[in-house]
Amino acid sequence: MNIHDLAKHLNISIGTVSRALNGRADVSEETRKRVLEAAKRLGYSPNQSGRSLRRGSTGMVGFMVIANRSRAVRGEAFFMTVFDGVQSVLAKENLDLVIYYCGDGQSPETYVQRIVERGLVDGLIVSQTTRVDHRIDYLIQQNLPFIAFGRSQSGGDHSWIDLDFEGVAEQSIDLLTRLGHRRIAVATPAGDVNYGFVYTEACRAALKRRGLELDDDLVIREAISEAGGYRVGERLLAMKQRPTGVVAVENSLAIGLYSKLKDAGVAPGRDISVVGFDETPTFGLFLQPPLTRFRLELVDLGRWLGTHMVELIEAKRAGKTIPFAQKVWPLELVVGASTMPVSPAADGAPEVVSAEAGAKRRVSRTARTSSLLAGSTARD
Amino acid sequence: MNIHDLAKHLNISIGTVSRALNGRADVSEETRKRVLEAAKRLGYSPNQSGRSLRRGSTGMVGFMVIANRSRAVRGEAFFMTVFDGVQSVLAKENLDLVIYYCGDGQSPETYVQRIVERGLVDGLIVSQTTRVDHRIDYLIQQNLPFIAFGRSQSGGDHSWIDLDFEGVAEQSIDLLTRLGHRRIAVATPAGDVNYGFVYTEACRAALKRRGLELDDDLVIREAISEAGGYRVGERLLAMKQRPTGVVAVENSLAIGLYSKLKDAGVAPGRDISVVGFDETPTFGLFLQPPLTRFRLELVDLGRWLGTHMVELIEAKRAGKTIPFAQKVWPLELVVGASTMPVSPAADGAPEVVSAEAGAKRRVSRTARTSSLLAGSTARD
DNA sequence: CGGAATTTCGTAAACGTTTACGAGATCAGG
DNA sequence: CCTGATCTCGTAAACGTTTACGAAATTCCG
Repeated sequence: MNIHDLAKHLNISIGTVSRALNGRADVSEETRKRVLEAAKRLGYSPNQSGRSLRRGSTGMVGFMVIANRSRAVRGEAFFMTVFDGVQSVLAKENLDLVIYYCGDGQSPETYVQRIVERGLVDGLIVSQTTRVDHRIDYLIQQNLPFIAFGRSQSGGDHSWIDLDFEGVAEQSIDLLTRLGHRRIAVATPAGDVNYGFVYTEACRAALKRRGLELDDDLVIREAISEAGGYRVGERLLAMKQRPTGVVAVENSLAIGLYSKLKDAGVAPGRDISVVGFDETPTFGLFLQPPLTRFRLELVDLGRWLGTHMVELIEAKRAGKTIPFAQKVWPLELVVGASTMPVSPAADGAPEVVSAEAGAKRRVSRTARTSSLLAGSTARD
Repeated sequence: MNIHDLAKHLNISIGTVSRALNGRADVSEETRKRVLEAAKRLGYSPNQSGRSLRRGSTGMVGFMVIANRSRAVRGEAFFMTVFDGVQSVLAKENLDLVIYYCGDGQSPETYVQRIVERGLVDGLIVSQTTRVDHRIDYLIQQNLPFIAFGRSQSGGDHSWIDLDFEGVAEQSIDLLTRLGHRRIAVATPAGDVNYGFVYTEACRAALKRRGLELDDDLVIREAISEAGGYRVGERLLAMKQRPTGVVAVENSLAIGLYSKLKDAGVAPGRDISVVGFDETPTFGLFLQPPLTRFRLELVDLGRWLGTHMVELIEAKRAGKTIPFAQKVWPLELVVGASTMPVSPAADGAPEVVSAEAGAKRRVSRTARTSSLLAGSTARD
């Protein structure tokens, strides 16, 4: 079933069929109706290969996620929620979102290269950026509309969006130091994941602003998983001089950490203060005591990606040049009961402290709310 | 940069270039080397639109996931792990895996229709099947190689793979009834997700085999999320005649359930026995007491999908017809401490029972191990 | 050395679209 | 009725490949 069949069936030329389907002006209203009706009835829609060959564009936007860094980087519904936001915007522009999944065996660089060279997409979103990320250099050079989800030290000017790790660090350290904590550990992903370093350095700077140092042995790098969080707990508890507070930059780290602490009879909040992440909405629910954590609106973030991607693609189509966008995405601090005033005997000896103090719920935001997008969309 | 440019640059014809790149025999070893070298140096790879237009096949396999059922049905780590397996097999056959994400606003039926009509893929995997699933009828009719991930009542003969919910039900009920439980609740997804019904009916049958009935009010259908699991707990505890055991067919359900139970001061295992799922490897780690649960090898499952998809595609290419495959995937029971002998006063009054009894670790399997695939691949 | 067999390559058609161009039909206005 | 404008449509080229076909060059073998 192709355009010739349809044309023959209607006794008109393929040119007219094409024009009718593509909504061009020079076709009578009557024939257009006939064509549309017949197309629907016979289940015809234009072959994508033929169309994009002729048009020179595919109408597809790629979103690349990486396997070995994926279960790593964030768990569960994180990306799917972002997809939702991207999709909702692209659909309005007749663009399709396709997800390219770079498997364990494949190199992200050659994977992105294949996608581009073979002309699979009109635009690409690359996630899970590393500090040096050759994908970015390559994409700049190729002049393909793209957005990096995550910052990187690579490449020149380009569009990116990233979470406000500096804001998170500042607020975390602010909260803990106000509660009297001075020896604070930082749990961060192992491997060359850019935000791990961003976050660590931001914590260091926040501490320095308060006259404190971040000892190197307090930077704990572990695989991003519940198991990794568990090991963070082990390393924490094994320290001669145990920290009184710890900040963890990812969901599963905090969960695994909780697990180890409880196994060891160390109560989060009472014995050691924990600040965590809650990038997917329903996750922190079950942790007891409730985790002090940062949450964010991932659907809106996805919408931002989609909106800017459309801008980039349309600009290129029109031959215009528009400024790249760089966006730092705000997170919201939700104070739970896992952060408490430091115990007087701050050497880590378990000592009971009022379990209620400091648990009054507070909320603040790491950055000004995005002006581009509508208000938050609470999920589930 | 297209094949003409490359040919001109090498002073040979485009036919030769194409043959060289596609590994055909009728090209001298020397020119092949020259072509490959030049292609790599100039960053040329064949345009996919042109290639698939001519070939009539795209070399892509689609994997469709659905938004509103996705966060619902299973988390992201679930699918990503499956992708890994599929990908690893497809890559060997020079096939690409692309993930189509059907967003919240889109209908899965029209989405799959578009994918097929526009000729985007050589084969398609559809997941999250419903009881009546028009996608399946449509795909059968279209004669496109496809596999359903999940059973359905729709459609005639076709290939599918599904988890062994019957085995899970049988083993769960067996375990609980051996421990003396007679009043057992079933927590299952709300909505028309096929496996919810399969599982419920399998539980009902397993109970019947032991002379027990499954009361309708003991079938608790809730959204598949931690919040849903929490509501399961609420409904459970609100019952006049509280069940002594509960089986939950999904990860997050068990997690939310635990949360509610603990909030209410009801100890899993001691006060109520819980059997859960652990479809993603690292999840159950942190639950205390350790959850009695079913686990499975998702990468291997993905490999099975990939392998069979390759068979289907190659058969179609060769014009042959091969039998469809139907596969029930085994799960492994891991007995934790959340299942205990029923308390003598089985009316739900919290009563202390030996916390160690019944906690000896056992492992068994719901079905014979797949003969097709190699042994398990433990994942962090 | 001559013919056949083999190796290597160029030519051109085909895949299914979109669109520039131009032609016929219709219409308005004088 | 004539001219020009407008509306509607058909024709054909082009997008970048792959591949059937045949031709030229080389090798083989008696």
